[in-house]
Amino acid sequence: MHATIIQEFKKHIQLTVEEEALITASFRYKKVRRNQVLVQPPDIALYEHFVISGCLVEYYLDDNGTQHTLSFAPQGWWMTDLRSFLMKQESRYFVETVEDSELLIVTREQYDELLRKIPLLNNYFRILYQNAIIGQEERLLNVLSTKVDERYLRFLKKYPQLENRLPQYLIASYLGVTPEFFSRVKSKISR
Amino acid sequence: MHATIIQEFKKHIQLTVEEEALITASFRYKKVRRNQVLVQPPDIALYEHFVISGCLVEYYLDDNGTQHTLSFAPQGWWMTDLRSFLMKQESRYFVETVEDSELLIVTREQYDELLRKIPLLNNYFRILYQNAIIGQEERLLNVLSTKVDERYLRFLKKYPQLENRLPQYLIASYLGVTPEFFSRVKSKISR
DNA sequence: GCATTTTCTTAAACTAGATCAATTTTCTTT
DNA sequence: AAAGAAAATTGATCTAGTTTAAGAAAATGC
Repeated sequence: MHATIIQEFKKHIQLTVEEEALITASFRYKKVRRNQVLVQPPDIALYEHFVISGCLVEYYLDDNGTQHTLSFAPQGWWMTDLRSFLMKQESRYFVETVEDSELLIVTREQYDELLRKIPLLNNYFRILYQNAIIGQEERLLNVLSTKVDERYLRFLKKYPQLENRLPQYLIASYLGVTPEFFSRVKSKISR
Repeated sequence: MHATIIQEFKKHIQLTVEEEALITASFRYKKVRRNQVLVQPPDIALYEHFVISGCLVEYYLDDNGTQHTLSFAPQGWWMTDLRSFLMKQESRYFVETVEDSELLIVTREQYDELLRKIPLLNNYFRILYQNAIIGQEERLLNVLSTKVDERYLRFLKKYPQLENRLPQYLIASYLGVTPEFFSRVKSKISR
């Protein structure tokens, strides 16, 4: 059950058997069915979620009720409202399951304790966050510099697995356009 | 000269005198006048830059020759083409001075060695990158969910010092609009 | 201090994408 | 399998932001 997350850590750092046991003991397994809210603003995000299977989405709900998708977390990804989780401030972003999902979750206290007991984890998370920054820069740039049709094609290339698992309005929201306009873009592209 | 960067590290971690000396020895002081290119695609980004004074900008130049600003780095900030610096791949973003600037720079080898010799630095950089992610999420959200006038007002609030130090076309590029349109927005707001 | 380049402004025509509204298709639930 | 709800399509109209162009203002170099 915890094998995937141990594998994930081992991508970047080495772990002793004791450390693996400690990690296993700290992460709680949680099975959640689709469309469940995991973080609901303004509640404080209590957990960092690691996705074993399924998919999560993080989005902002603006004053008009429009949903703006920040990111998706398929298998092997982490997700939470990071600012809320780390600083124990009110969350601003929803986190939800878009499919039945299996998660490993950890509280802030457990997270701190793990970093204290296994200092190498700082190394793992440093690298994880570095990569997240690089990915985010690219995403921002896409929004700033390209039209929707181009953005959609890049999305398809980057997440070929996700295309058929996500409702279309969520992809539209991720690309930063209305479902109506996205529908037109798709039909134009397919012709 | 290296006092600022030591102070910066000490915001998040403790350092011994020896460690401070090691850091001082690893970062090279560099004075650069304005409008100098520090990273030029597709050259590999050789340094991570810490800004003592002045200001840097990171931007992407698209195929039409349009400049898309990803971020600014005033005093106390770090900047480089992170992907290029870390993975030794071809850079994609320009890094330039927008003012005469004083920098402390470190090569990839020195950076790795520092992290090896002072493991706590992993902790510092983990926190630094966490905060960068939180900031970037916010920026992405602004672009996705608000109109330019609103974005501009938020920019003013967030970087009151920068407003008068940057040419207007750079701010426009940061906000994701043309200089022409930005000029209109400004005059509309001031009335 | 004058000339040249760069930046900023204003205006008119244009386009990517939004909004509103109605219809069809697909997914859920029983 | 039927009914209801949610998601996707299509069309008409509207708007935020672009493009092109030309002139005015600032900044820079000599």
